[in-house]
Amino acid sequence: MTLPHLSESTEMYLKAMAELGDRDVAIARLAERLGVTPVSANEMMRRLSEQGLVKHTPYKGVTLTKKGREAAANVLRRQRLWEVFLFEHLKIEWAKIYELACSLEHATAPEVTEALAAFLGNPTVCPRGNPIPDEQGMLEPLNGRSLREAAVGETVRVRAVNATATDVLKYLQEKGILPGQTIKVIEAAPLEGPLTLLMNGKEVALGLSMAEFVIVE
Amino acid sequence: MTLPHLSESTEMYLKAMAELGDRDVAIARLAERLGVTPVSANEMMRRLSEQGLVKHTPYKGVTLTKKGREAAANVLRRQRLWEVFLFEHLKIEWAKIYELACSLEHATAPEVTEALAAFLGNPTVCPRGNPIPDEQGMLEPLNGRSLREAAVGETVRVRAVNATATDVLKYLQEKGILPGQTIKVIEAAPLEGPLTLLMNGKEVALGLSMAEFVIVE
DNA sequence: TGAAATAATAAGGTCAACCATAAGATTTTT
DNA sequence: AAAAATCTTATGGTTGACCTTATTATTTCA
Repeated sequence: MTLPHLSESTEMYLKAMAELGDRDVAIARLAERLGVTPVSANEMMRRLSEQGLVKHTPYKGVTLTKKGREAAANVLRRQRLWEVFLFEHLKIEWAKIYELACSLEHATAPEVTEALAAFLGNPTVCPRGNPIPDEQGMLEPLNGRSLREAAVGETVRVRAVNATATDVLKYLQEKGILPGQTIKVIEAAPLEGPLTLLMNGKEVALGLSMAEFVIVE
Repeated sequence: MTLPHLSESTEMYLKAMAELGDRDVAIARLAERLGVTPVSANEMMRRLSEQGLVKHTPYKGVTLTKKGREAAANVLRRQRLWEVFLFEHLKIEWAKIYELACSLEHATAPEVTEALAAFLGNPTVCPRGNPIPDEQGMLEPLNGRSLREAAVGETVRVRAVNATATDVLKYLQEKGILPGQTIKVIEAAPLEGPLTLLMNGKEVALGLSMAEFVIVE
């Protein structure tokens, strides 16, 4: 059941795919997210297909196979458990935990993962609000739409933030857009313009690309 | 003051040198410890000299420079802090913590190191009894001789175990040779033969190469 | 002191994961 | 349907950390 050992790079690709949702992902999107050239991502996808972790349909995109999905869930589990630890116990700034947990995640043996989960009390969500897959690799999907799709006048509650870039997280943190926050959408500027939100009695503007990262209910 | 970022491999070499003591180390010994060929270790030493981390005197050995010693202390700090966490909080088996902490250590940002130290209550020794360097890279030397040098009839107390290989640690763990243990040397077999030890009323045999790893006072 | 052991260097090779540039294939848009 | 955009594949290159096989230098020891 234990996988042969995936390289750090492989884990990053799998994780990125899982984070982008369980559907065909354009290789260019992956490349962008991982900060590599599309050519490199393509090469990597070839390697991952050979290992049976992904399926590539040319000109369509890549999807995780069952094996790949399990491996990705495992990576996500480690990532998010470390996020909980860094945030809850080490008191590290919310916006930084993703990046710091990411490094640790690749260095975490199964034994440590499970001991950590137990230590943390088997949490089911990370501080960004994303579900933590269980030991078997089951990941309950995060249902909810993005803040971007909320209608003007609607009041929603932030369930999760699925951004991963530290600067994006920092920006959202500064605006106070964190899981649990209640938000009323009071205006959506035309021409793909920013939203105006009412939070704790204050008005806050937020661009659509940022709003995309905010999962609400 | 922050170093440019050392590769995992570099960190392993520096750590090995620090663990072998602050004196000229034969490159062959290093190679052995790290499980690489002497030629590879030689190449690596050339690279590290170029970076000013070590000084190589041909046919004499290598020593850490001031810069190298600081970097090594930093690695050791991370390593040993993680050992404390894995042992005290995650309840991981003593013999395994070195190896598991080793992976984590390379993935630990300074920010995490310091937050971890605070979380752990700024411990000064790891579960193997080795001192934890402070944030400034000061490492109080572990004074004490090895059990190998103890005289027959002497009663000593285990201060530290400076082995790193999991199988060696496992062996010592099984024999009950852990920091704090009181040991009476009741016999030393001739021809570099094993020691016979009296521990908690029981007799235990221990080879000299193992005894070498046990630092006593 | 001369042979044996050990240490160092040289030369050439592998592997994973990246890169750039360029050419071909397919899809999308006009 | 043609042009534009996007995606894929091919080729060749880099880097770090390894490897093997030799050769040469030095030290140790009989």
